[in-house]
Amino acid sequence: MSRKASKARSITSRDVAALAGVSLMTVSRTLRTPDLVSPATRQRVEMAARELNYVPDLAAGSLSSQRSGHVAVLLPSLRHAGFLRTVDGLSDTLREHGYHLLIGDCYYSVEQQRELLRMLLGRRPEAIVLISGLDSPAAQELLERAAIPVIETWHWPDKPRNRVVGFSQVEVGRSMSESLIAMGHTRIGFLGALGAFDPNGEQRRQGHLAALRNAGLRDDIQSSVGKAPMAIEDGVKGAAQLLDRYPEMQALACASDMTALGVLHECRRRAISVPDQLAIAGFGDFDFARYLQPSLTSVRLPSYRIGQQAAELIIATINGETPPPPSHCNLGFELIHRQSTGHDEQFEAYSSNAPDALPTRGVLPHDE
Amino acid sequence: MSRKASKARSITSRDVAALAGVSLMTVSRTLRTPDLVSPATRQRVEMAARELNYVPDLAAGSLSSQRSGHVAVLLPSLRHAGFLRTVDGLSDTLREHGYHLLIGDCYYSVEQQRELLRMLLGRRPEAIVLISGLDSPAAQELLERAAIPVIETWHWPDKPRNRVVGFSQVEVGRSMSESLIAMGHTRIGFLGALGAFDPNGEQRRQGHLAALRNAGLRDDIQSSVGKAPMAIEDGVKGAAQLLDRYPEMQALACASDMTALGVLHECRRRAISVPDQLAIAGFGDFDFARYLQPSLTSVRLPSYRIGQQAAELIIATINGETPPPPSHCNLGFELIHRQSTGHDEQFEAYSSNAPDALPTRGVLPHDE
DNA sequence: GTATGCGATGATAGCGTTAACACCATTGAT
DNA sequence: ATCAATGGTGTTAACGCTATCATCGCATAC
Repeated sequence: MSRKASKARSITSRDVAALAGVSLMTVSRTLRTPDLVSPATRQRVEMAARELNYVPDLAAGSLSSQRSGHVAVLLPSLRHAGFLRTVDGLSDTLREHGYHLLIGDCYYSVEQQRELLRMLLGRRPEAIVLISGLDSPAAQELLERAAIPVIETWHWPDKPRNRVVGFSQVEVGRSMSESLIAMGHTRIGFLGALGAFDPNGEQRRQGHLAALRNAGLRDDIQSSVGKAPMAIEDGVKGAAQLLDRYPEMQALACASDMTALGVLHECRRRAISVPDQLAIAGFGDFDFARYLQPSLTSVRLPSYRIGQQAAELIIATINGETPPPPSHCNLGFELIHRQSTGHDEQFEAYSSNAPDALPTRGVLPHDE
Repeated sequence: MSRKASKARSITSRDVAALAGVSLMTVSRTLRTPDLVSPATRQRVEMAARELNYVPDLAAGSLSSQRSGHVAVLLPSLRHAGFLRTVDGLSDTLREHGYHLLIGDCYYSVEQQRELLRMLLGRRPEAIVLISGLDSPAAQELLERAAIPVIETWHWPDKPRNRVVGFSQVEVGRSMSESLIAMGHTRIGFLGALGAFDPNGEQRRQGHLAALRNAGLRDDIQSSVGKAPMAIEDGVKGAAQLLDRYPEMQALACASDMTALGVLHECRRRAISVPDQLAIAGFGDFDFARYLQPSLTSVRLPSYRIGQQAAELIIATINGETPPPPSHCNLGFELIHRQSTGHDEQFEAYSSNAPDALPTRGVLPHDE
């Protein structure tokens, strides 16, 4: 029953120094730059540290060294599977280089975004990654004053302020609809969060519209239900709306696989056969897409790679290896054709660096 | 083209103080305890702060005040939808009370868990939440020495070391299988990550086995494929194995909805009808579960509430309102019966505080 | 008019760490 | 023998903030 009820002050390097019989600095050196310490002393300090279960106070370290050792990421939602993978890519790569990731999830709210940004900057990150753009001018200004490297991802602005890693949202929208047109469909709809706050979805819609106009097809079949991130139920409602209003619709491009799943559901309820009566395409190639009945045509995104690439750029910048000119880093994407548009599984890769090159085609490798 | 190329030192409270013509302390007070500052001064300081885009250095603040203002959470995977919701619950509730959440994702790796814990403790969190247990004794010791409140979630140990928030994993496994037995099935299998590292899954399996034994049924139909977190493909492979080996199997309880989806897929491939030839149950009630074909029987968990509740306990503890005796906080769970076990959608709630009470039954509210 | 209290502000001393430099042996070169 | 170079260690002064106490008016009480 030995319970130390004392308000335990935590162990500091001073305690370790005392136990090892050395100075504070030697403790710090042993942990940070062991090579500068003689083997004998080093061992003594290490033992003392282990003995006391010493955990250095990182805040104090950051303050003193003026290097926080972390990178912040600001994103609209962790629920979004793609963003989550980007976070994984960031986290993994940064960890390898000794950096830690601070995650700021602003739940698709502009106000929270600004406040969260302040909080993140308060931790003095050495760089910041934006997933999907920064929306308030106030936030923009905060970021500029912070004077740290900024990498934008997922968002694909025409003229980038900072370095950008991702893929062209417009091109995704365009190529998917071109693909549907090539299948012979002429009355093609789009289901996304139209009015709502989702610049990426809007860009894909623009691509979609461009494809229809280029082919001289009508472009009025759209619906806006819900807001980003689109949930399954939004797909159900959107599908209901579109099917009521445009019974002639032959194909439908959706804002995400979630939405598409809702559409599939509604089609089943109405006994509308997919893909015979309606072809359906999603976006994001979620885990479940290929296992649905029918399996879902979608767009596979380089989500993890985006994070990895962003982290690599950051490390390079911090190490001063790269000049920081704003630039696009296009990682491309793949259309995955499946049963919901009447195909066996096969992909069509829109590569990164050759926007005008013909897409590569092939059968999907069975190990995803 | 005015570019400040200078290695910009960031704005400190000193700069704000100078601009506002007051002392450092007044700046600090204005931001932290505005009531103690006269309205005139306050306004002057606030204007100066805004003018300079001042963002206080939180590390310095923490160091000085000895209160970091954050809480850490250590979890096995952010990919797990339930854990993610718990994180949301934590984050939301803590934010309301002015705390921030540090997320540590250890990817189901014991080594990473220990290292990550060190790193988190290095930021001197005022409390720590464990999602799904702590696995190495070294980590246990670190935690004890840290002398901060610890809340365990999801994990449901028999004799808790700390406060625990969640639900009984054993009971989930037991009641699901009892439910399958009540439907008349006698040859019931279990598909989870058996050998692998997943104490929660193991507890559910124990509950499942208990149910079978109580009913005098055989309990040998199991398979272990993959490891936590179980992916869809693991479900496919596991189903293949079980169907080959136990063609007489009538019902199958799965480790997660992901796994169950894989099983559904394999059944479709083999033209095995669900639920007529095989009843299938998942775990977690993922978003897609009710929209599958057939819709998937599953277990709905209080994922968000777990986070919320844990955060509330933490706040209370920090404020010294509650004595910290180890205790269980059981939030219960619900069985959601759907087509994959031959039902229309309806639920069966296993409530929190009355383990022996009969479960509540009803029709699922259409708004989830 | 002195005492008392209070509201507003400032001065000072840390918080736990590391950067920078100082110091002291020891070594090797001359 | 003398000097410089070197490796190992300690000393000091920050880093940017806040806790604490001191100070200074000014109002109210007797």
